[in-house]
Amino acid sequence: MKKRQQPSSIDVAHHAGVSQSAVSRTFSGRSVSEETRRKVLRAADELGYRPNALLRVITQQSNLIGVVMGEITNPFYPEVLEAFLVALEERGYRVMLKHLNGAKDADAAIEEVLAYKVRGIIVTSSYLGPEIAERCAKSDVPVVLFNRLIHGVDVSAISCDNVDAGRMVANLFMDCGFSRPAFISGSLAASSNLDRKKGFFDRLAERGGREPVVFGDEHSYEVGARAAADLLAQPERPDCIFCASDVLAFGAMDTLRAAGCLVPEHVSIVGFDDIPMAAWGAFNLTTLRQPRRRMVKEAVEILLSRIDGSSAKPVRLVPAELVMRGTLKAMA
Amino acid sequence: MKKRQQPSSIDVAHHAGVSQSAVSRTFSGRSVSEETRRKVLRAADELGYRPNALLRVITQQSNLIGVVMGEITNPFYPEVLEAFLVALEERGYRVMLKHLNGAKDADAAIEEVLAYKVRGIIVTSSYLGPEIAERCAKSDVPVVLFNRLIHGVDVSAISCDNVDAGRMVANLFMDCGFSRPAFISGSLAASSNLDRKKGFFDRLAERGGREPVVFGDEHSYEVGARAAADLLAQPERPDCIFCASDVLAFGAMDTLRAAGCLVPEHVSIVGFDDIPMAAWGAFNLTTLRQPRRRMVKEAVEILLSRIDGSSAKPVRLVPAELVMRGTLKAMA
DNA sequence: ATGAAAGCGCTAACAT
DNA sequence: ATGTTAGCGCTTTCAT
Repeated sequence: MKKRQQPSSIDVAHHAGVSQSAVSRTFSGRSVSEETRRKVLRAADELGYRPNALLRVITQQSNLIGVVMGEITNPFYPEVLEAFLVALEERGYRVMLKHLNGAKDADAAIEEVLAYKVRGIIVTSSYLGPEIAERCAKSDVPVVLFNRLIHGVDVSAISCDNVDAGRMVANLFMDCGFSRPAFISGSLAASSNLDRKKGFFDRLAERGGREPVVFGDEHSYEVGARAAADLLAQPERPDCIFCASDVLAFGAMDTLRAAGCLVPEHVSIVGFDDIPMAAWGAFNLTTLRQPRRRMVKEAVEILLSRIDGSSAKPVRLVPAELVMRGTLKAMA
Repeated sequence: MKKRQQPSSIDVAHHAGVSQSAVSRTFSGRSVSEETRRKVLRAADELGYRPNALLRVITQQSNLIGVVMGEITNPFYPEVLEAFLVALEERGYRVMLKHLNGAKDADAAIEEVLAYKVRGIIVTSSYLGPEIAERCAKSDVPVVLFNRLIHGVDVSAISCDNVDAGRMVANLFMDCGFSRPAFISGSLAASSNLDRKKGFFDRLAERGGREPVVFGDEHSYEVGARAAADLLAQPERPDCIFCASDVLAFGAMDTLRAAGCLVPEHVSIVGFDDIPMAAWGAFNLTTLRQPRRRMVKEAVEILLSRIDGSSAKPVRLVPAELVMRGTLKAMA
């Protein structure tokens, strides 16, 4: 005799000799006599009963949040994911995590998550096309874009002020008196990279700097390494490199150093993100910190306020912070 | 006039002028005339209807898998998490991700996940007490432990063969003729670290080596750095260090190098995990690879076979693989 | 405080 | 092929 099936509240009711509603009330913490509660809990324990949390989706509202995330293995994102999990769980939400492979299945992923009647969605993929954003905007469930701006579409978003950050780096390089800038980029399909590039290039131009050479296409160590190799092959070596992410910078630094090109003596490097590794002795990277705790906090706030009925769809920009470390040659 | 509420299949049925079952059939892909299907899809589109995937938990079985994960920010785990997501989603499951803060709330986390009627659970926290494992064993929903062995409890588990890996390192050190071994450990509350230590110590003893000094208590860069500092303060410096994880090794290496102690000239280092960063130029770390794709694959296989009714609760050990890189001084 | 009964959105079994 | 009906496990009236 095997008792596979999970017991229902009715089973518990019978076992305890009370009504099914008594069981329900006991577990939803409403008025029951101590007597009844005892009987119910005892029966539940004996039967191994556990109320089905998913069914709240029928009578009440779901407490699921969909988190759609690409680039999980870019060290910036585990930090972000953890922060989201903590913040969301703290407030009684549970997360359904959906992995994204580049932009291709983003559309399907959103649909998928919506099918589970999530209460809200957070999308952290940088590679989101406007069609998908459009779908998010149309959806009746609130969506917040993390680190992805889509202009002209009515979606909430939170992002670091990438344009301004790019400008900060340009100013820094000009102030240091550098004259041969380079930019190692992430994918220009992502607004974040485009914006960093834009701020960097524009400010450089404004201040009479030269237009940087640019390499790279994705946030990875390997791409950074290859870009640096390409840079070394140029007729004229750069004296300063702005990398659109810390991982890119690590790859570049390792390649440069292996080639005998000293950082920061021969070339200065500035990264982006300030992932924990940037502070490590092996890199000691000057970088622009994305205030991720704060960004996550605000993303969650926006999402929850939308869930609570607010119809505002704010787009919030938080400033990056320059973190000075050892990869920038002191000014002359 | 706002139309907040999400439409139900009944709404669609009315709108399309068909029965509710026609709607259900259309979306569950069963026999409907082309005519009906068209009408239904059209109505659904107009109303923005989407079948509620959660309700399958009532009539059928849930397709949710709970993934309970600690240490998300230890770079080993994002890789693992991604692999789990891909493998599980590929097979039609969705994942509910629960974050764990050390061991303290592991119990509650499992309970929580169980409340969502997940079909199975994967636990990747190394810090699992036997009581919780006991609860997993008792639960009617299959649980697979990843990288955590609990002896004497009837739970499925998959882990790298840590004892053997420890032995491999001991052999390596002895073969190289080293005589002053050290061990930088992760938390000894985790079976993985205990086992690595055991294999290392035992084999060293068997081959007449000296008992290693040991420092450390958690897989983080900072702990590795501190342990190395402690090691340097010892009257006699070690000539070889086995670090229970790559991040520990990175911290140790940076500290040693900063103190002028050359790796591998003065001291050889072996890490554990083979996370991508271990291959980076800055570290080029000799390490023991945990074959994570394979481990994930097997974990998923075990879980799914249990879901499919198998009552076997296998404990599988997969061998670690030595990856030789530059932090081991060539043998004399 | 408790039980009976209705209903949530869907699938499945039963009719036609 | 389609509509009708009966549940699934719960929460919520509504009585008592």
